[in-house]
Amino acid sequence: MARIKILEYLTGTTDHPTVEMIYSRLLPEIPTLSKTTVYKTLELLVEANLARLLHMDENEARFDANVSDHGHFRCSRCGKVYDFEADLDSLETKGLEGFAVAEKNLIFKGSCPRCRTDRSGRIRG
Amino acid sequence: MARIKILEYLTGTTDHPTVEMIYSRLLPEIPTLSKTTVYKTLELLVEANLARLLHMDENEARFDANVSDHGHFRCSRCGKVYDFEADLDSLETKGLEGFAVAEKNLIFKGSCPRCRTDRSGRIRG
DNA sequence: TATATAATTGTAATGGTTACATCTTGGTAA
DNA sequence: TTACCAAGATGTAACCATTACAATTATATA
Repeated sequence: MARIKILEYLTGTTDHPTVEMIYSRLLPEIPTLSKTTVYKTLELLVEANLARLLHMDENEARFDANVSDHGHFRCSRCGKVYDFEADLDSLETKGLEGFAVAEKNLIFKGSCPRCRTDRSGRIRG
Repeated sequence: MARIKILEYLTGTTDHPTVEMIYSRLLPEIPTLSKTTVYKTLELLVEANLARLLHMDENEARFDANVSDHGHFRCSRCGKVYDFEADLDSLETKGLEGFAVAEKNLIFKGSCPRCRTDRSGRIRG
């Protein structure tokens, strides 16, 4: 039950939520939900390749149900994480001869359009 | 003193060491060294753009004195982190119109040449 | 219904990191 | 030299995301 709700929520958002976000979001719906369940479920989803685990430069992990290869942009001011497309297949690399690449991660940082024009936001690093 | 030794060690290695690695490596040389100093110094180095903070899919941060844009490959079996060259400037992206990109991070995962031919290694995720 | 297995929960421990107060070092001026 | 100040370094304790573990609840199958 919790398992299905978590997957549903994850596939229905592009927010790249943290465990805390998922937990507090689903708590009203599932009052018995525990954080341990959220952790455990996400671990299973990642193993089953139904979700991707993202380590941005934060102390909290994020999760993404979009399993296809794409880039992530994290706004240093508002902290929001955006998806973007990147042609990683045709990226030229040197020094990976003999390596077996299983997963590619592309992370950009900077300021998102909203924060670039908004001077009022607090800088969150 | 500690500050200089830490920077020297970092610039002289391609191991992408963790705080623990730096600490235990320099302890014989600086018996009074504390981990707090290592943390603090690395924070300063990153702010001064003399080092880069790397968040691989681990629970420990890694540090790299190579500040230029390049990719990082982490072997899922032995845990070692390798550098590789990648032409990030000519990478085609879509969906970043209006974004100000300040930093680019490219992280690959898989098996390194040594681990691919070595069946004895323990899998470390 | 009974029973086995999977799913969920709660508590406590783990471990990297940070806050904070203290102590030491190095340089500068009188 | 001595006094003094600021930067550098240290140690302890707190913080917090995550994990381990044991116990409880739900689900399915015979």
